[in-house]
Amino acid sequence: MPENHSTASVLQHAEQHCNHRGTRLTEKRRQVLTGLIQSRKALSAYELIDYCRDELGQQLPAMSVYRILDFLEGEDLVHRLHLAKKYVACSHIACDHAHQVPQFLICSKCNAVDEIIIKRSVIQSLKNSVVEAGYHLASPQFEFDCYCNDCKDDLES
Amino acid sequence: MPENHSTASVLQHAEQHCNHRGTRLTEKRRQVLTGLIQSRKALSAYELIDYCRDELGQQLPAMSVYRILDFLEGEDLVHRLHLAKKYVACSHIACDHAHQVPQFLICSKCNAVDEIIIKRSVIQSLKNSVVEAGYHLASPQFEFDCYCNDCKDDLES
DNA sequence: AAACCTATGATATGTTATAACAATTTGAAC
DNA sequence: GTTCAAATTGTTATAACATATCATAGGTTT
Repeated sequence: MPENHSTASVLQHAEQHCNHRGTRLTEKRRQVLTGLIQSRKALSAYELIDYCRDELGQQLPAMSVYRILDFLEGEDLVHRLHLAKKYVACSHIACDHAHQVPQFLICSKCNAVDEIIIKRSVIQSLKNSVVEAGYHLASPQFEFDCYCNDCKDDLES
Repeated sequence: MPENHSTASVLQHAEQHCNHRGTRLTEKRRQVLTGLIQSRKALSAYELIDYCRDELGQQLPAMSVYRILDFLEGEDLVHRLHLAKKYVACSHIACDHAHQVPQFLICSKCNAVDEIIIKRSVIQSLKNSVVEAGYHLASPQFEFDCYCNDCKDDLES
């Protein structure tokens, strides 16, 4: 993780963010966000349900978690990783202004997720190529199908 | 589509390709591939089942289609688009030698899929960034979450 | 309190994908 | 051509991920 803020501090920022936008960070929403922050990794919706139940004592139906994840994603507090089918807390909720956009590396063997920063110029060239094709990037945040170091080794055996 | 070969010609190349590799392009596999080629777009596995039934008179159980798609992907005759959860026929089965690797743009609203070529140098910089992070790209073929021109307009309303 | 909006619950179902085992087809060896 | 083994396909069940729909609860506003 590039930066390391306490859960409490991140939640406080999240709360302020919602107030600013006229939305509400309800108890359940806070719990779901807390689960993602505390677990310190990407979780599937159902893993998150388990985490909230086991670690936070918060029992939530799947439907609610999906709705809450939608909400949190809309507030840019959570990112949905389509390739991994998982969700992660945005790693810079508690930062005051934007940095370079993180990109996600997802191991297609074991589904490990890592976040890296790619040079702005590289991202810009990529964007240009897409725009030339008449499309527009939905998000400046990409997901790359990778092998992590562990799984790469397994491939050779 | 960058190039336009007849279905028959593509199938013939696919057959040769399999013979070369000591694998077999069976009737069902040929039908599934035909479905993807003729539909001229990316289809989900279940859409492909419908297409084969309705257009080719070939009824196939889901399990078989998934297996056949795995096979065809292994032969590089078909690409699996993880983001769109769809499958497309490789657009250069009938070409004699490799070109630049195509990248896929997937509209996250309507799931339209387009194929573009991105400059090799850009891809190379991207690869370098990933390797620096200790990962390795599983495929030089990326999928970008985009809005196509039609859906981009809808967003403004 | 009534009307209202937002959030959540409950239930059902849809969609994508894989597991496990059985049946069949194919090709090769004899 | 019979036999055998491997490859292919069928069948059934189930897992994992996700959304639709309608009901209910809980505050706000009037």
